[in-house]
Amino acid sequence: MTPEALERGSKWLARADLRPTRQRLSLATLLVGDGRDRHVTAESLHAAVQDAGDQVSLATVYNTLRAFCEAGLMQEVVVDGSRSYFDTRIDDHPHFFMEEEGGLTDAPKAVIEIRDLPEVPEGFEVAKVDVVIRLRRKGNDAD
Amino acid sequence: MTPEALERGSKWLARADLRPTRQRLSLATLLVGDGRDRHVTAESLHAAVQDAGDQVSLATVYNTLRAFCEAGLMQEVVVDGSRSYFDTRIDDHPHFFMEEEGGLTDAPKAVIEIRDLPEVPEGFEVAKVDVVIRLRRKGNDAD
DNA sequence: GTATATGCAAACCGTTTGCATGGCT
DNA sequence: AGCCATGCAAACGGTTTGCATATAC
Repeated sequence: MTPEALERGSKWLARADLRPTRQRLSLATLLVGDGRDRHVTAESLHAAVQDAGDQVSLATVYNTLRAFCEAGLMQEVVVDGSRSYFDTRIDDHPHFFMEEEGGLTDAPKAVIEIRDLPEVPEGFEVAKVDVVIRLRRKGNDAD
Repeated sequence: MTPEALERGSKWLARADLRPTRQRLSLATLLVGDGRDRHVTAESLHAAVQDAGDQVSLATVYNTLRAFCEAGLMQEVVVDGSRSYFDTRIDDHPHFFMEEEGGLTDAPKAVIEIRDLPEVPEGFEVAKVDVVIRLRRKGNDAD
């Protein structure tokens, strides 16, 4: 955990007026420390924390991820009924999902063109458009 | 449950070589009896069965929905981390999802144009593209 | 000092499973 | 008769919560 990474994590928290506790700093640093976007599950982030030599309880990881989402620092991505994924990139963009290994990555935004959205049911408006491109290993003809 | 509805349900099961048990017929009839596409959760289908005056255990509803999916009669749609949705329409098409009331409906297919899918990670191919248009009530500026 | 964050373990809830019973062919 | 489907209740797994303790401000 370099000083710059810590600095990034710290500023990220400050931006959302979240108190920089040890646990939040640890998670924030892992999430945005190198400036790259990250996709995690509560479990994977918890494991990453341990690998980094820190200790944060799993419950706190869950609560903190939820707090980060509510603060607008992250967004939840629904790709799998049995796990929640969280993305540090918060704009509306498509995802690649590798079902077999549970991996989630950003897809190039230009790939998908949403022309317009007519016929939205009366009284409703579009909140968000989720695009998930499910991938499988080549040659895996199963399914 | 009209005779035609029962007939439809029955043929639907036969198409997948699934034994026409009382429970399966009941579920199949509710799902495809009127020829319209349907989106259900295990719970909602279980409730519908009871409303129709039949009795099918919740476990059987779960198992049967899974069997219908494996047989290619339905497909699962992932829109909500806490619930599984099942769709009788099995082609690749976008969905409208009303988060607040948990409602899921088909969106007109032409709405979204997927130009092409370059940059798919090495060794993978596209299995499926899920598009979920999340709707909110108009005027509900929250979030 | 006060409000808020954390940790633990227990609760939670949708879903799955083991096993005994019952039904389809 | 044999195999498969069903039902029940218990197990399961990811997530949330209640409450006591610790920390930021």
